[in-house]
Amino acid sequence: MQSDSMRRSNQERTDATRAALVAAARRLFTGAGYAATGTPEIVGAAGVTRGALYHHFADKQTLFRAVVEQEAAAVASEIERAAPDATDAIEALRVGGRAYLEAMRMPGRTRLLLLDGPAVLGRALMDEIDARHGNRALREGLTAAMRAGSLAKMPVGPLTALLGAMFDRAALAVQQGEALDDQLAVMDAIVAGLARQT
Amino acid sequence: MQSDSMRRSNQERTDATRAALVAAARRLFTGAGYAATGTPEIVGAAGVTRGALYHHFADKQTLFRAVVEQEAAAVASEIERAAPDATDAIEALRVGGRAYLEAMRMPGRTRLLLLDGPAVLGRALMDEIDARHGNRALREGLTAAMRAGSLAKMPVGPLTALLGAMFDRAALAVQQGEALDDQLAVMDAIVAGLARQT
DNA sequence: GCATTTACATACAGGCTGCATGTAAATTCA
DNA sequence: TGAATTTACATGCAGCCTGTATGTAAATGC
Repeated sequence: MQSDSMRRSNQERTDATRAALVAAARRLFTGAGYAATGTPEIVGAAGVTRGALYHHFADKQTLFRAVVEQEAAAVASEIERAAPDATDAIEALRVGGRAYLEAMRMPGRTRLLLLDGPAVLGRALMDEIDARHGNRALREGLTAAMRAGSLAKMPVGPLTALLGAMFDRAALAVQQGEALDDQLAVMDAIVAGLARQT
Repeated sequence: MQSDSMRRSNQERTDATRAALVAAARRLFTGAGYAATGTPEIVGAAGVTRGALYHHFADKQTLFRAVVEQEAAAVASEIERAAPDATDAIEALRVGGRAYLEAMRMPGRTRLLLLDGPAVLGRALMDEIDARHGNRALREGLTAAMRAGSLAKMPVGPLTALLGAMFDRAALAVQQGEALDDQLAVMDAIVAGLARQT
């Protein structure tokens, strides 16, 4: 009878509970920050108990990691949607950079990914996450530009990290009320400087 | 009698207790991080009680702020000691940058100033602290270079923030085992690129 | 159809933060 | 110079939070 409405496989239950927890945690972490958000509040918002949380996640930090991972993937997807991979390499960097700053305007994202993330998970883990999502496009763009000869040759790893750090800082500045275009103008000047010394 | 050894003015007592607390907190915060360090541990290392801590500081966060302030001032002083203000502007930037990276090798400083600081105190407060200590020399150097015509003209505020972010990220990379000179090489290329487009 | 595993709910222990209260020493003031 | 007041702490308490241990019902494997 109600086997359709009541009966749920373990896989479905797990997926639903985990999704509810991550969604609630995302809302609270982006709103108040990691330290100010307690697990009782999270499970309350998700409509489950703390038992469910600690069954699916090792600890609060692991749940946070899942949220960061999801949000980093979302940012990367927004960038790729806006990036026309057809244009020339330098232009692609500019377009991708703007798309990144736009994506980071989503409330709380800078706090989650740029402040709490590194402090809670550490730089090494954030680097690994970034390499899979955020900075991946940047790295590929830089490699392509260098191969095309439109960018001076230098170690790609450090360059990606340093340019990525500038974009992060620009996103934080925009968050604090600075004009997005002012940040982009300086960024463009720096990239142009690198392009000039082929 | 023992009025010399026992008798202490309130000013002296306050100074001694505050200094002991800040010193102990600095050691523990740089070693284990802000979240993993409890106030009982801090006061134990300082040889006082929690009552003394909460008499002199509003809360744990305010004590942390005092530590950050002290450490930022120490970094700035190390840079100024190494910076020969006589040389030309671009060269001063290079020398100052290297001095910054060297100063940030002190164990735990990157964690305190670049990870925990922004997360605990927020970017706005860290910006204000940086403006008084760390980034002040950088800003002045950039302004001088632009006035001397050896650097393309652009808004100094954003440029300082973005270049400062790159230096911070380089310091973190060095902390993670990357070669200091590799980071400096990329930084130099970027500064050189800016210098070229006068 | 039974044994085992999974997905939770509930209860508990330990630790930590901030505050309230108490006390002795230092400072102020008459 | 002696009393009143303020300062510099020490101690104890209340509330909250995290992680874990234990119990239970549903799902899965055999």
